[in-house]
Amino acid sequence: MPKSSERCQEIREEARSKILHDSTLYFAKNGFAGTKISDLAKHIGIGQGTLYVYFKSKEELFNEIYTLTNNSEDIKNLKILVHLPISAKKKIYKLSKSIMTNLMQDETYAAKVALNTQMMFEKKGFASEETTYQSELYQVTEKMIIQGQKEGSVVNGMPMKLADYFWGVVYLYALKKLFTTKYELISEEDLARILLKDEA
Amino acid sequence: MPKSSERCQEIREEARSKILHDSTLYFAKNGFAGTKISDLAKHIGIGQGTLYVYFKSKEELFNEIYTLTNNSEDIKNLKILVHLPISAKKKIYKLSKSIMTNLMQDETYAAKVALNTQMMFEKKGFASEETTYQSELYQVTEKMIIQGQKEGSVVNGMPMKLADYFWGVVYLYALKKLFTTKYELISEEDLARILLKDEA
Amino acid sequence: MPKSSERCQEIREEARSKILHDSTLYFAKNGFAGTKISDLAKHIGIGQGTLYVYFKSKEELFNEIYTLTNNSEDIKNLKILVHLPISAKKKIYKLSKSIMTNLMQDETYAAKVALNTQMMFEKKGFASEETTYQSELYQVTEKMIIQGQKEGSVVNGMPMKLADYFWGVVYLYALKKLFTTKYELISEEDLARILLKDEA
Amino acid sequence: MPKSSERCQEIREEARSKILHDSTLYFAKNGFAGTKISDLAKHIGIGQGTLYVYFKSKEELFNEIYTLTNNSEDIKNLKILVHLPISAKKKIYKLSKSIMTNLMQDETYAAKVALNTQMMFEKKGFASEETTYQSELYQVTEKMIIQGQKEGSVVNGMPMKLADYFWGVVYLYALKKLFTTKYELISEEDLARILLKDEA
DNA sequence: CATGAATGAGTATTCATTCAT
DNA sequence: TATGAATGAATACTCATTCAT
Repeated sequence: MPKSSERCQEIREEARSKILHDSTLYFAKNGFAGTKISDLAKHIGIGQGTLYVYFKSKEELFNEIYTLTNNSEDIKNLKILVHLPISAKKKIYKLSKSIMTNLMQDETYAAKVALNTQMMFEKKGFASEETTYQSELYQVTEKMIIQGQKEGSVVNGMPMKLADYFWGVVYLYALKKLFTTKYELISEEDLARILLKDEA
Repeated sequence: MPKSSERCQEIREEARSKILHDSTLYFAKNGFAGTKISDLAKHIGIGQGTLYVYFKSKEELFNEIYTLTNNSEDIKNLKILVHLPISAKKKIYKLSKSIMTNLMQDETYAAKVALNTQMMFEKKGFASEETTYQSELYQVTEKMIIQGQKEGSVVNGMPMKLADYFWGVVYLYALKKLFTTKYELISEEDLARILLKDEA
Repeated sequence: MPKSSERCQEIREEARSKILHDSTLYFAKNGFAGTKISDLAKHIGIGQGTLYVYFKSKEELFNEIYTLTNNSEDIKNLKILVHLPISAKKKIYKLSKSIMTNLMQDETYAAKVALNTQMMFEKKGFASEETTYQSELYQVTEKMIIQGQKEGSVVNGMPMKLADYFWGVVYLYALKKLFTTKYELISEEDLARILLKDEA
Repeated sequence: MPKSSERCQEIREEARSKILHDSTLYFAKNGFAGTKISDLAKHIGIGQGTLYVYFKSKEELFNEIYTLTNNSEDIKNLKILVHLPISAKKKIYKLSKSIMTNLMQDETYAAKVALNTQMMFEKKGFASEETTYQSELYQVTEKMIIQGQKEGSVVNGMPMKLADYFWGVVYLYALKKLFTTKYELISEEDLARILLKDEA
């Protein structure tokens, strides 16, 4: 009697994913307070009520989006990257290439970066403990930097501060991707050069 | 009556200033949509109604704040700076010093920088006309960069793109000033070095 | 097709009955406004949509339930009771016994009593016409009381007021049956004694 | 600068009281689920928003009403009554008189009785512990009954069951007061006679 | 027929703004 | 002028009903 049960579950999962995906961009562009459920639903192309079938509240939807930005493939790939038996310089080039490629091709990636960074600025302590995106991404980057400084390819300075700066710039260009069309993004080489010494 | 009339005006002006000053910080931290009049009034330490004695609406208050960030002393000083008969390198050092000093000492300055940059990202076209902070500041900075490139002290690249990047980093640390306490800001030298070639 | 047609009708009737039966209890406990279709369906053990296969709307379902409480066997039996050639005292004992037995054994009976009485309190005039449960039951009871007063077995007082009081008490214990487990119901003798004079 | 501070508090208290008072009747007549905030506000004669100045939610308002029905003067008076050095018969007459007088004159009193009794029937355990209205009122009444049975003026039976029945009848007439106009209430003598033996 | 996902009209709640004091 | 209580338009959320499968 049920509607085919498996297919049902499938449909639900698809709808849920679509909502999460489309909301990410919308929240990143408009902020939490600036996002009206009615507009969001229209933007996604569903009824207002449908949102509440899948999420208890605007806040739950937002939190889930935030959580997702941390569990994404990107992070996992980065974790793998840091453990590869290659030079820090190569790692940083790969990292920069990966970031800029994603940023160029995928607005949602930009949205995730923007949301994540903004979250680190929020008071309400979503990311209050050091167990979040910040630590994850920043620590992985810090390790690359430390390796690079040993290898002599990375500029001097406190590794964490450099990582912080590096990701700050990524945030900057994520915002540009989201909000402007005027300026082209910087090249992956320019991004990498933030950490790497100029080649003599 | 006539005697106290001036004093009255004075008091009005003071109250108005206080509201503008305190609101700047609050808007920068919470955004326009995220700012409730009730919270804002509490934060300033006045009644909700009082806000409406001085400003017609939330939007008017916000616009006024935005306008003020453009007419501030800082900008004027920068305009003067660009016309001084000194090397671009010195100008850039002075600019960086001025920015970082303000950023360190004055949260409201950070708030102004943040608001201004955010405004450039907004759709609503507050800054759509090229007569705004962006153009002003960016053009002044662009001129310095062009001068510096001629003098050989500034790195290569499109001047406007460099200016854009320079102010992007300033924005980044303005946000850090507003939202975190953890990381120290970068030094004025580090900021200047974004534009300047490393000294051999 | 023609062969299964009957069976089909039969199944339909069964399903319909189950919905009516289970809903009666649910409405009685939660009221019309307090009953959500989603909860009701879950309680019955069917899908929400299924309800609408059998009933046009929540209101139609409710009305049907209300109507059914009037056409039930109980009423018919009571109408027969009043015309039996026995003493009012015996009739009242039989009535009381019938009521209390039903009340004890059948929660749905309690639900019917509760719903009916509540309906008399509603403004919306379901029971506005005097062609309803109230009049039916009350008039039958009134007749018994009048007969009993003639026979000297029933206490003095306005017959309709006594009937009203009698059924009020039944309503009271219907509620207890529906909502509590603590107190035992009164005995059928106690119920009968509301109308009957104490035996000297 | 504040509006006169005391007067302000006063106004708030008055408004709050008015809302509580007027809502009691409305909730008693329509039930919690059947009460719309928009209608309730209209009925009270205030804006919808005003309700939320004084109460966080519909539920909080309802709970407060319920709490108030327990702390009312009536209960306190009854507690005093039970300790007076008079016969149980007199106490029961006084009790009945007090109840019926209130019921006749004050619809809000009827509303309180109705709400309280209904609450005892609710699942959600507002009154789950025996520390509520039920216990309070019922225990006081039980004591009178026990005293009366010793004195020989009160009918036989489990005292708590009798108290339960007595208040059930009060509930019944509270409902009549709230919802009908047809039948006059029973007299205070009739109410007292529920507990008292017929005088020989 | 039976289902439960989707929907929007309806309801609860918030918040910028007004206004009497 | 300064206030905060009052307000309703705007916004979040719910729920009876529909409909594709």
